[in-house]
Amino acid sequence: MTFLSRYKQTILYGIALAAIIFIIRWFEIRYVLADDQMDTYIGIIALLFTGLGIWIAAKLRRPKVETVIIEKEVRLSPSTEFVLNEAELKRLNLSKRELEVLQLMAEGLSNQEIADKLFVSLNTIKTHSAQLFGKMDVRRRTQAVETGKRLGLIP
Amino acid sequence: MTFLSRYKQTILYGIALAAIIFIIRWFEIRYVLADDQMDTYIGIIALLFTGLGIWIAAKLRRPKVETVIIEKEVRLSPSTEFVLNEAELKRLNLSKRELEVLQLMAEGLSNQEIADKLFVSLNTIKTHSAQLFGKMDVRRRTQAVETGKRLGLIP
DNA sequence: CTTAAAATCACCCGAAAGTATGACCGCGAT
DNA sequence: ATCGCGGTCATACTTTCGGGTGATTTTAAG
Repeated sequence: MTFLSRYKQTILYGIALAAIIFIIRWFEIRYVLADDQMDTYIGIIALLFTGLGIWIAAKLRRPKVETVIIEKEVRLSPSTEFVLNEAELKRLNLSKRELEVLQLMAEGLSNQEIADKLFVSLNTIKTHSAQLFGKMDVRRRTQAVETGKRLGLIP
Repeated sequence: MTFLSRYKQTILYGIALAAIIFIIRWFEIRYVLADDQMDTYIGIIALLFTGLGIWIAAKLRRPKVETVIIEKEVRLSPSTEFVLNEAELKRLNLSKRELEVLQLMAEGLSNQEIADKLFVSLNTIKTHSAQLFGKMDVRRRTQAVETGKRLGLIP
């Protein structure tokens, strides 16, 4: 079993070669005596072996690998430190608590998780977020986060 | 100029074929009269065309392209353009559509708005986002956005 | 041609988010 | 003192999200 599978390809090649040689011989016997058929014979041989070459190449060649190297710039973690945009904060008139809620929202926390983290009730967070959305003129937390980042309210 | 570069390969093949035919003719003239040289002649032809086949196969096969991403650490200025982290994208195995949905999520759009923007149904967006959350191992869109930004998948 | 992955859409259900409204407390400014 | 505001909480209701499942079609790869 192991032998067969290991040398399967080699055996196949062997058989194929034997077959081709047989075919050549057969053609030779039939046509070699008539000299005017020579060109046809040569043509067939040529075609046959061109095909064999293609087949061998396709089977044997390890796939050509073209390596494309892309140099990518990667941010260093502490490269840009965040500076809060106090002007915007003042303009929007956000309270401390509201900003706090916004920051936690930006970290991907749910209202319940924010409530737990700040030791207040879920409804309180809902109230805060509603206030927040009103002041920022958005209607979804994802929008609030986007706007907050754009305005420099959160990192 | 355009013509030459466009058909370079074809022209090369043509020249090569012509050369081979010439060589065959040459051999033919020299050896065809002596019948006992026949086998040698056939052998040479066979070899020649096997080589041609291999050459054609090697030329014709389209190379497999392997992309290697080299991460280069670079300290960048505050106003930096976004570079997608393809390594992470590949690691997470996100599809084009999934990444697209993630980007729109990050802009604060609702599923319905994303659906409208991409001209597909709400359900499709839900499916995409569910796939997305699974691959990113998160359970909320805000988390997905946060993680996406952290990993450099979105600006 | 066949298989696998991606993309599309649907339906259901429960959870989370968001809206609206009202209430209570504490604290500083008028 | 009282008025306004920030912070807290609640109830009730609507909308959006997210999970689960299944199906069809399109596209890519072998």
